[in-house]
Amino acid sequence: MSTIQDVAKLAGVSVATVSRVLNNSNLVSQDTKKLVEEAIKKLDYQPNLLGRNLRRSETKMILVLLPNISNPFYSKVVKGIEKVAHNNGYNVMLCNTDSDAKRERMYLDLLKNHLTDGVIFMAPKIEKAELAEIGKNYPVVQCCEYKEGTGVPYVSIDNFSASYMAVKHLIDIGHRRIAFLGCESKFNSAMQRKNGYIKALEDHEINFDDSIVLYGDYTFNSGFSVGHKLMALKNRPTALFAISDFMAIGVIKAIKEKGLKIPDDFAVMGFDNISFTSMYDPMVSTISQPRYDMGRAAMELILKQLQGVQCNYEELLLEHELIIRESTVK
Amino acid sequence: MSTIQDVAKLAGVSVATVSRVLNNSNLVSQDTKKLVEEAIKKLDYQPNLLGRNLRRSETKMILVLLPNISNPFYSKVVKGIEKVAHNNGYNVMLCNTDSDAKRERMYLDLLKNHLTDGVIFMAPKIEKAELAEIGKNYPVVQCCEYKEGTGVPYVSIDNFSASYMAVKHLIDIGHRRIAFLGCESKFNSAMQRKNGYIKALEDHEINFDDSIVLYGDYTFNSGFSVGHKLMALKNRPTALFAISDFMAIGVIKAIKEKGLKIPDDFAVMGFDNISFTSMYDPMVSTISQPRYDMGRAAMELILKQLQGVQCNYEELLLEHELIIRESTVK
DNA sequence: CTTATTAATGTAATCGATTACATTGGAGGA
DNA sequence: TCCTCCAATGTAATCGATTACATTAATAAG
Repeated sequence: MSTIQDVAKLAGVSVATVSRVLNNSNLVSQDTKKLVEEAIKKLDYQPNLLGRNLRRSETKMILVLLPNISNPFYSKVVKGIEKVAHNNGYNVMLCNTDSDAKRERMYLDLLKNHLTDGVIFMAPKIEKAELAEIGKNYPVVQCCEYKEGTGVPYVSIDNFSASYMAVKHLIDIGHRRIAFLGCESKFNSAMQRKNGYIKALEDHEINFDDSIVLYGDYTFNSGFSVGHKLMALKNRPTALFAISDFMAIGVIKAIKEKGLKIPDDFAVMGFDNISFTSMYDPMVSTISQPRYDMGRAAMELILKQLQGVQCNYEELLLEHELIIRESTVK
Repeated sequence: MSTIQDVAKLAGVSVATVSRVLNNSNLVSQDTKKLVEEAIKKLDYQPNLLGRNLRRSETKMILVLLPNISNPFYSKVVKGIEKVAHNNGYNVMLCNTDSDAKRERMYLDLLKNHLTDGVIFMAPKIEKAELAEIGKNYPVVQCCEYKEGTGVPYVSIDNFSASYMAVKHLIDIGHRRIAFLGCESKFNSAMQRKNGYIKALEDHEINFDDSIVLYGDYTFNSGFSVGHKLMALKNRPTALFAISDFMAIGVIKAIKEKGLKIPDDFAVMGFDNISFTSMYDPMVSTISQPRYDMGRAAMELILKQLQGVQCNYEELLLEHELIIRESTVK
C-alpha cells in the first residue's frame, strides 16, 4: 500500500505538490501534474482518506437511521437520499435501529466520534430534548416520521389531509360506516391520520363511533387479528381505512377468510403504497407518498446545514396522491 | 468539542495517560484513573476516532453490499451480520449496489481508501478476476449469492438439493407435469436450482420438457407474465416451481385471474420464504434459507480474516428447509 | 546504604494526508 | 541592469489520537 510519500518520491516532487494534484489545485504546472499522475498510476496509489478526514475534520459520510431495512416503504426514500448524496461527493451509511432509542444513541456516537458528518432520521425514537440537543450541534434532518418543536427540520407529507382524502374516497363511493385502524404510537403521523379520519366523517355528517376505531402495530399480523375482530361485530362496518398497507392487507386476508367479497361486501384503504399492494389479490387502494423526492429533499437539507446555511423553517411537506385500486372499487 | 489535550490539561496529566485510561491500560493508578474519568465527564469528551483510526490503521467498520435494500430477503441476513459485528465492536455500513458492477466498484473504493476494514458481498456482480484480486488484498466474504473459484469464501445453502426437495414435494403430492421458472442470470444459484429440478424429474422418471421451462428476472411482474403465458399453453402443466417467491406470487396472481383454483387446479412452489409468502392468499409453499445464521456466519468469517486466520475452505453451506403452505396442499 | 527492579507517568514520534508559509526563479517594468 | 511580482514548488506544522521509549520514584534485594 503506497502513500503520498511514495508518490512524491517516485515523481521527484514534494508531498505538497502531490496533494495539490490530488485536489486539482491550479498551482501545478502541466508538466509536473503529468509526472505525478504517472507516478500515481504506476504505484496504483489510493489516498488514505483517514489522513484527509482527520486533517479536514470531515468524512463525507451521512448516517441514515431507519427502523428496519426490511420495511419496503423506506427503500425508495433511501434511493433519493443516495442520489443527492453521491452527486455531492457524499456516501450514505444505512443503519437499522429496530425502533430502539438505545440503538439510535449507539449510532449517534458515530457523529460524536466524527465518523459521519450528519444524520437523517427516518423515525426518531429518542426523546425530543435529546433530538433538539443533537440538532443544535450537528447537521440533522428528519424524514417521513418526525418530532415537532425540536428545531430539527423535517420532510414529510400532510398526513391529516392525506388521511382525509382516503376516507373521503370511501365516503364518495357510498360508504357510511367506516372503521379506522390506527396505531397507538407516539408518531405524529398516527395521530394526524386519525384526526383526518374524524374530520372527514364530520364534514360528511357521519357520526364518529368509537367501537369501530381499532389499533394495531403497523404489521400484517395486527391487521389480520383486527380483521377477525371486525367480522365478529354485530353492527359491522362496510369499509375500513388502515394507516399502513401491511395492516390493510392483514384485514383483507381475514375478511376473505370469512368468505366476504372485496370490495363488494367490504372496502379497504391502506397507506404508503408499498409495492406489495399492487401484487396482492385484490390490489390495494392506498395513499402514495413521494418517497424518492422526500429522500432527495432530506439530503438537500443536510447539505445546506453542512454548508452552514441555517434552515429558517422546520417543516417541508410534499404532495401525496390517492391511488385507487381493486380493494375499494371494481 | 474537546480533545484529549483538553482532558489531559484539566486532569493535570499527560495525553499518554488519558489515552491509557481510554484504552483500559493497567498501567494507570486508580487515583489518576479517577481523575481522568472526572475530567472526561466534565468536558463531555468523546474521542475523535479519526485520529485513532489513522494511527491504528483500522476503522472497525464493515461494508455490506446488497443489490437492493428493498429486497426483503436480505433483511434477516443483515440482522445476523449486525449481531456478530456489534458483539465484536464493529459497525456495519449497508450499501445499495443496484446489481451494478460500477456501483460496487465505487463502494469498494471505501476499502481501498481505508474507510472500511472488510466487505461482505450479498450478490457480487464484478468480474471473477476482480473479486479474486480484492480477496487477495482485503478481508472479503460472499453471502447468499457467490462466484466460485475466486478464493473468496462464501456462505450459502445447497441450492441443488433445496431445489430437488421443492420439486420432489410437488411430485410427492401427485404432480407429473411440473413447470420451472428460473432466471437466465449468471448467478450460480439459478443454474443449480435448475439442475436440481432436472434431477428430481429424472429420478422420478418424468420426461424433461423444454417447453415448460421458463425464465423471469426474479420480480413479481416477470412471474405474472409467465403465469399468463403458461395458461395459454395447450398442454398445460399442473404445477410450477419458481426460484424466487416474488415470481411465484406473480404466477399465482396470473393463474387466479384465469379463474383456476390453487392448489386444486394448479400448485406453486416458491423459494426464499420472504415474509409476503405467508401474507398472500393463498400462502405460498417455499424453501426457507437460514438467513440469520448465514449473516452471522459471514460476519464471523470476516472477523477470522481480520484476525489474520486464513480460511482453509471456500464453501460453507447451511441447512435449508421445506415450508409447505396453501399453494401446494390444502 | 546502595543498587536493581518495576510501577506510573511523561515526552515525542507517528499514522497520512492538507495547507500556511517560505523559497526560488523567471518575466516584465522602470 | 535592477527590482518587483507571481507562478511553481518545497518545508514543516497540523489534525487527534496511540505508543515506543525515556524518566521518575518507590520498593526490594544485597
